Amino acid sequence: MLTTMAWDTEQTKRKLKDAAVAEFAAHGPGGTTMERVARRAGVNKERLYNYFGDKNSLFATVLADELNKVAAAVPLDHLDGPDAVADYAGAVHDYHAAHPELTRLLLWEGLAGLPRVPDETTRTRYYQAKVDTFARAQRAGLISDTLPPADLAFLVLALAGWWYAVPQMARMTHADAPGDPRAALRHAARRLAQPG
Amino acid sequence: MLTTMAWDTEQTKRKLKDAAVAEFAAHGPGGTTMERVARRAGVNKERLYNYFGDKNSLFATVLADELNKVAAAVPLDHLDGPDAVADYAGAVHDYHAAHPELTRLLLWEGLAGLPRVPDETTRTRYYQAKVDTFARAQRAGLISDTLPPADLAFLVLALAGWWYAVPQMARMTHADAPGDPRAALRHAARRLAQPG
DNA sequence: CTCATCTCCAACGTTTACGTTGGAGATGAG
DNA sequence: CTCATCTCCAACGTAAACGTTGGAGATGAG
Repeated sequence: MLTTMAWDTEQTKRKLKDAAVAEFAAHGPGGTTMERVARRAGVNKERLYNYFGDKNSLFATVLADELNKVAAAVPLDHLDGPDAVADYAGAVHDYHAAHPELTRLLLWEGLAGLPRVPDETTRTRYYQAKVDTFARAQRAGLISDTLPPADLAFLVLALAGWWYAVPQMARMTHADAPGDPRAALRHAARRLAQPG
Repeated sequence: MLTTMAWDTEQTKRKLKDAAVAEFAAHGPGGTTMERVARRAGVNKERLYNYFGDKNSLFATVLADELNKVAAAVPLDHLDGPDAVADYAGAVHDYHAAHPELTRLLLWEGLAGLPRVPDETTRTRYYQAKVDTFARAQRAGLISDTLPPADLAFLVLALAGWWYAVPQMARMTHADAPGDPRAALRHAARRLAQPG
């Protein structure tokens, strides 16, 4: 077995972080127990404290990791029209559909109600880059400029994220008609961006 | 004092429920302790169990109460055009702004990830009534019918609710420009409903 | 071979919350 | 006045999770 041939602390950390993502997404910071994280990872609980400190530090670490992943997976540096906005909304939705943990981590974080979140300045820059992309497209006349760019960017993310924020509401509003969330939010995003 | 003149079990229940709403909204079902609820209400902890059973029952009770309140406070039985949709979105936003507890309770509930929520059939009827209102307005040609009515209703609620779901994201996207959430979401809602 | 490092295991003391119970005082209907 | 009801208070036993510790086995660099 390769795993017995050598110490691989990176792999151990990775296994712990993967388990932590799953547990935190499922149960939140408050409902997650360090013991379950360790057990899920197949690693001893003591390793968690040794590598990541206490529970809050672990949560901050895994959330930062997941944010880096989505930043890399769903880039946005150019918008040439309403269809590009729809494409972006669709890509965000697809990422969330494939990785529902991220939205849930963000929701847990939001519910915690802290005045500032970890890495707030870095994350602010990240969001401001998105806002700037919308602003540039507006100045170029490629998309509607009747909404401030920050609002437009934020509301496009709302269209994509709300399904995962309140799945019970989605289930009840769509009780009679399953529908196609992806198509709906793409259409809505395009409408928000349509000039004229 | 009036309060010492007679037993008023309804007032005692009310005080406990009000305290429970505040605690559950702030800390969620998992993070809330029965002791703190009782202390905040100025009532003995034992009363909680006597009146409402265990913690899960208490949560279900207060959430049902809050849903009844919003249903009464923000009715929707007729839509005569895109401006009416904007008005509805604005009213939903105003209610959430005045009672942030409701969104938070719904988010905690959603994160719990139960296959069914308490009172699901009643609540489904409530949402379906909203969807029907959108559907009627579409059939009458008063608002756009390019989105299924369930999607349109759901996404309007998304525009109003996302601000409270991920306040940290709102803070970061709007770091450079405070803006006016209410005006933005009204504008967006009108756009989604605009025919043609 | 030696030794610093990585890891597991088992148990620790502490804290916190659950849901319950027994006893006692206050109230108002009959 | 009597008694069923409402309420407070203090403490209970149980369970769970926190973060830590001491001891011991495995690994591989030097």
